[in-house]
Amino acid sequence: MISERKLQSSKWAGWQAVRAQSVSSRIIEQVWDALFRGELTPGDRLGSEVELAQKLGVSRVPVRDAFRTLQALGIIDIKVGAHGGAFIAAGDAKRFADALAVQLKLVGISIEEMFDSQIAIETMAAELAAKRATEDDLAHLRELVDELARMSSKPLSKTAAVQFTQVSMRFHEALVDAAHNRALAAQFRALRIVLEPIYSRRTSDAIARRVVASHKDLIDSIEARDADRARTLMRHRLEVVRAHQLMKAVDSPDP
Amino acid sequence: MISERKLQSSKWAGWQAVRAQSVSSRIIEQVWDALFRGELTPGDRLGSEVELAQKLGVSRVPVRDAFRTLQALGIIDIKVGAHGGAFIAAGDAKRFADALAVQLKLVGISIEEMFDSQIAIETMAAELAAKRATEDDLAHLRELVDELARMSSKPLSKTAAVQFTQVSMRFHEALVDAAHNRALAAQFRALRIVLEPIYSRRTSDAIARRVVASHKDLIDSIEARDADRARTLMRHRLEVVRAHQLMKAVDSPDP
DNA sequence: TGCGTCCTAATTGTAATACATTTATACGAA
DNA sequence: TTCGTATAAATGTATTACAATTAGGACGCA
Repeated sequence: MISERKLQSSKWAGWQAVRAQSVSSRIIEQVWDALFRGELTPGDRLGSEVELAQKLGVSRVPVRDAFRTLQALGIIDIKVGAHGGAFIAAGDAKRFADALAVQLKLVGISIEEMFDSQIAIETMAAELAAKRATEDDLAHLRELVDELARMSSKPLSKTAAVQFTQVSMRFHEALVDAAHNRALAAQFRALRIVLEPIYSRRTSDAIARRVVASHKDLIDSIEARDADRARTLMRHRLEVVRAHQLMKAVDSPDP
Repeated sequence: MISERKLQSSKWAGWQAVRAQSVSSRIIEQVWDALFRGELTPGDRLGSEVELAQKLGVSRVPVRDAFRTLQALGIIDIKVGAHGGAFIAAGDAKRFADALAVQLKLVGISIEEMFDSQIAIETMAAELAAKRATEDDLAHLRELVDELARMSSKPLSKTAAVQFTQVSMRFHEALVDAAHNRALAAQFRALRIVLEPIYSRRTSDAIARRVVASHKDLIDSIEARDADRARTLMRHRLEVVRAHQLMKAVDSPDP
């Protein structure tokens, strides 16, 4: 998206003097670079369209164009009304999850690629969870597994089978959160958005029991702070899911 | 980004009649929905700003706003000149990488989180490379390692030390590409955008030799199709880098 | 006929102005 | 004090105009 970056060592001085290329792309580039140089942090005000236009000696149009682009990239929020204008946005995982969804739709990445990527993320998450999970994290995980165990103790009705899948997904989320790594969590959520429609909605009784057993083992290993075992268990679990999904097994279990 | 989606079962009929909210956001929503309903595929022409404006009974401005947003999202390409206008774009993994990088930057993720995430991605990439690397992939990797070996055979000058770091980064890129997984590749590039400014620019002689040895081992394991060993080697390598960087060792080696 | 050049029309990029709409803040009235 | 209202700042949209870019056809030349 943005390529050449000249030094311009000054902090806020490099903002006027927009030269070649298109004006709007220059503005975008400058904001982008300033963000990654750490000169801009969430909440900072860039100014209004008119302010920036005057400062750069251009009309509202290219500034507006740049604002729309930066807004779409999730870099700025735009507020209407008095004391409005462009502000550096706070991070929002959903934004790049959307971006991922778009690209996957356009490129047509294979399911297999997605699964392998998911395995990479979640096995590391399991390992880190074993190292860093707090008592609260563990309690939350146990709670979810108990709920799954209760559900699987009797034959699953149609609605219960759907609910089981959802709770199981919540378990995976909780586990990733227990790893206390927001980069992993962000990537996990992005992958999930794309993979979710692929996973089957309902879980069969037999698989449900396997899932519960597997999750219980996982919690045990985390509780024992056995990172290697946690990673291995998660890996095996996901390989099974992967195999099921890739042969289009309709009764596939837990995402 | 886009929320409510009403049915409007017709294919191209729902395009006029833009009502409440902001006009531009309605346009964005319609294109977004059409894309995910499969009514738009890469290469399709949306029309020019004027065409759409007339069709929707609005001015060029909101249509232009929508185009900028859709362009930033990677959904459309805009061509200038005769027979130009907006076209549904082909996918581009770099866009997702940019989006992820932005969010990681905005959320303010710690270096440690980034490293662990990188380890997750690259260890899986090494493993997959051992399974799926082609002869071309291996040749490319060998080429890069040979270059590194040549450079490290004599003491590194200041500029050579910088160059060594760059070539080493190219090696990591080549390895991820050899895994033939675009989802992993996109995530790798995203992390790299954020991590690159952190890594030291120059590599010391002692470390350079260690890096070359490590990379050679890695290639050997890939050539032997030993996925476990490839993963383990990559893991150890990155753990070393991680430790170096976290104690702010200025002579840190290869990203 | 074949090929290269120029021209033309379509289209985005930018400018300038105007007005409607939204919103934070200050001021004023009860 | 509290509530409402006026005001000003800012985006959203409309209109018109022109510069810059570009694809494709027309034209001319061999």
